[in-house]
Amino acid sequence: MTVERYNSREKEPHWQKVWEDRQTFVVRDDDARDPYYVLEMFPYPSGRIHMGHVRNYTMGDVLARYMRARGKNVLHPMGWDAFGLPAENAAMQNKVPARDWTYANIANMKKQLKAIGLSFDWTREFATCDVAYYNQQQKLFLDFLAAGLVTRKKSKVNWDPVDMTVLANEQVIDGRAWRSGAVVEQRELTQWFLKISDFAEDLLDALDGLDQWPEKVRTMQRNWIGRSEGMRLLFEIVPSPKVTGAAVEVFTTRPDTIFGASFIALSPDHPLAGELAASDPVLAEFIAECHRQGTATETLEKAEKLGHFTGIHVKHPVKDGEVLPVYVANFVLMDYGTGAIFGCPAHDQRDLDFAVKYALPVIPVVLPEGAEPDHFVVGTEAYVGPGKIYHSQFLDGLSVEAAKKKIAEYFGAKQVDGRPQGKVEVNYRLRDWGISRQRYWGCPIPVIHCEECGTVPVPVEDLPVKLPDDIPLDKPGNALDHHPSWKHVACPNCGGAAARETDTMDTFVDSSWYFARFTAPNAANPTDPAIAAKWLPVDQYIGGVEHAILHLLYSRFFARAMKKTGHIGLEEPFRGLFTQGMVTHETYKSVAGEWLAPTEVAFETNGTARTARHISTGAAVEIGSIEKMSKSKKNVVDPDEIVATYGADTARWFMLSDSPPERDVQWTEAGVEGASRFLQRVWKLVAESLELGLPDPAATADAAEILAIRKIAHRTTGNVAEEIEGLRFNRAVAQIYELTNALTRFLPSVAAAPTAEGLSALREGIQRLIQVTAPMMPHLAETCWVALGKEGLVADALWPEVDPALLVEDTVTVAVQVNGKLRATIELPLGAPREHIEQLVLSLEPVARMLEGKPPRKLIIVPDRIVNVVV
RNA sequence: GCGGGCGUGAUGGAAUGGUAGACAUACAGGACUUAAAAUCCUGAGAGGGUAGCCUCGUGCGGGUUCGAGUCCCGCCGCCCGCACCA
Repeated sequence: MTVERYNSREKEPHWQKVWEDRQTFVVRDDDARDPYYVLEMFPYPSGRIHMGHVRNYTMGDVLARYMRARGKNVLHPMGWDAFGLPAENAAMQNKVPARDWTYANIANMKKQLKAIGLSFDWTREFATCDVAYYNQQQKLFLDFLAAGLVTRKKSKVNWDPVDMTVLANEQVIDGRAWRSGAVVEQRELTQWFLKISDFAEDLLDALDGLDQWPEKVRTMQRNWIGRSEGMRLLFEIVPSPKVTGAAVEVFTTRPDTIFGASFIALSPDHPLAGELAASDPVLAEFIAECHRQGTATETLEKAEKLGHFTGIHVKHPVKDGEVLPVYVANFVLMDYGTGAIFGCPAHDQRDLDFAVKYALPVIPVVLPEGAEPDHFVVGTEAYVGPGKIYHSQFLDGLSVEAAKKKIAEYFGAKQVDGRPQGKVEVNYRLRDWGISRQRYWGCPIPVIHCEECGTVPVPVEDLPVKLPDDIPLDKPGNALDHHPSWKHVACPNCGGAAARETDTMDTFVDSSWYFARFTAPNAANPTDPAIAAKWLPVDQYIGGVEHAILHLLYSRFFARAMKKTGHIGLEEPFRGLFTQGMVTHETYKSVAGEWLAPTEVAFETNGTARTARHISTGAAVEIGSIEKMSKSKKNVVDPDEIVATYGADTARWFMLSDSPPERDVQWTEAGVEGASRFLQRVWKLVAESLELGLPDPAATADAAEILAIRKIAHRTTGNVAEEIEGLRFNRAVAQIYELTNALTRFLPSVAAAPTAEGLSALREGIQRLIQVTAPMMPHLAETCWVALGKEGLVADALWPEVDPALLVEDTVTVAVQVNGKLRATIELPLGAPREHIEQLVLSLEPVARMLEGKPPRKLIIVPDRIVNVVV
């Protein structure tokens, strides 16, 4: 029997067209089946998909197709995160409008995604740069504004003076702009903020309920939100002509160490520091120096603790008659707590470093357990552990926790400057989300600035605020600002001359609610709350771990804000989250040290040794480390080429095999070959089974073999389902291999003795194989489905039932250990009685030999599993 | 520094506290072929023995248990995230 090879190049486009023509994956809101929402993070339209996309979307697709087979009404949409800087850069470089560049990229990537055979409902597709989408986003903004979820305030930003734009922290490398290389300046700009910090507590608490999220992501978000319990404390300023204020307010988590205080430190940005600098040129210079160093964040960890004494003092709040010096210190941050601290060098490392440098007293007030009060000394390492408070008058003898309570009561009852001196407070690291960007390729912030009326929201009936088509590209910076006419409008309030806000929104805003828009992509409002209620939350969200904090936190905030403004009815947008690993590849370097692409290199193997040389020059090539695929290292593999060579099914299968989905997967030629080989094996199996004739009444077959095949087919059906539901695709793949191997071995026996039972078991097994493989290799499965003479599409077929009777075994292999070491295995009927097992085991040769005629000291019998004889 | 994760054959990786290495890749041998490719079959953790078998083996050292890759304690190494957050 010779079987023609499966031709994916011919079959795959065919089935893609069939699915499209039949609208197989178009989902209706009024479908009676159970809804299930699978979503993969939508891509930025860079122009080409990469293997990471293939992996991400294949995983989602397997789940979506599986859930359809389970009778669910599956929403599996796709769109484009289409605003952003690359389009502006492309526009500048290639003199092509950002819009054109973006939509051309989308068209190309859509074609590429379709060639992968993904079961998306393309009727719901949108791009965030579609006017229809950002129009709704502007409505959301106005609703948030009305609900008090938006503020406008001055804030420090990284300013690139060459490109004339604000940079995100990630875009500043060693104090320089990543693109222009200019030294980044700190500038105060008035910016729009979304008040994510209003929800800090809820965003933190609700993490506990996200039990289908990776622990890692929850932990990262917890740390990012950064809750800490402490106190605000007022320190009364010793009257001085230099200052007008009466007190300095600090935040501390260690009020219990107040008796160990030896100084106060202000942030260089603290208002009091500014006030003092006005009359102190040395201090002013110090503050300026701090600002220069400010952005080189990476070097901060080694940076020396530096300070400048201001000349003023505060009264010690608990030690009568004593005062504490006030410093300005470079390590105190203005935007956390109050921008001022009290230093307790004995119990805080930074304070200790500072105290050592400026010869300030180190007063231990927490005594570790077992330490002698007279001999306990803090040297170069602060003691931050638990212990008993001492040297602290009325706190003496208390634990750290008890002392915190007592001192809180104490300061709560005292008054300074007409206020309670101390107040218990919870502080969060999470800050409000600055969304203003001085870019044009983004969603315009729908606000108008009027000299008379101030900041006026654009009336909702005037929306959308559309981006202009004729964007000037000749100048760096924000083209909306340079545009000759766009920003000049009449004030909606007074009708006078006014100007539009020219900042656009951070692109993270666009991606913070797209999952909700997919539920009603054409609704006249941001959502249709009734439909959103049907679909949300997303049952399974899949994407890269690089979005663990920002995107996923912003989306959680948006869900809350949208609930508050009546757009959706829930707070957590994603019930299940899965973060998949990256796609990696070997790297190659020429002798000259240049990176080489995999296609430029040829390999030779000699036993296990593997060498490489350059294809065109023949020169030796160094095989380097395995890295994430990246253009700079040239270790990328183009999905189009893989699809053209091997087909989408092979690429999909390989992406799912071997590596657990949350870990990195290494793309290798050998691996793809293996996947391709498997696909051909399945096809061959199906084709050969079809060549078998009618049953031969004279034939006799091995009934046990037939039963075994039926059992493995049913078991595989159940196991693959379980593995897919748990997103353990690699294990599902292994199960499918086992079934395939079993069927491949079974086929010749059936061919030799074609009984009716044998043929039926083979056909059933093969049909099951096709169905469990279908979510992963859908084109092959459809082809086989037709070949097997089945009606309709396998994509519409329900997952096969499992006969529970076929899952139980009547015999089991029981392991026999002596002293915990395997010595033998025995075949036993299921549920064999203990006495029978005991007798049998003790008579086994290896057991008897070890026992040397003595009775066993102990005999552990775990029925149907294991026996352990303790000698 | 803090937090999270991970260490298993040549490689990717399996393994509800119960037969370590499923499944795949690479490799070796064989069949088919004039030959190669493809395909099929077989072998294989390491070491020892003609063989039945034996010894060792999941980063290292302890512990709990009849039994530990799995649980506990202490190290070592790698990866990721955050990082002067008072």
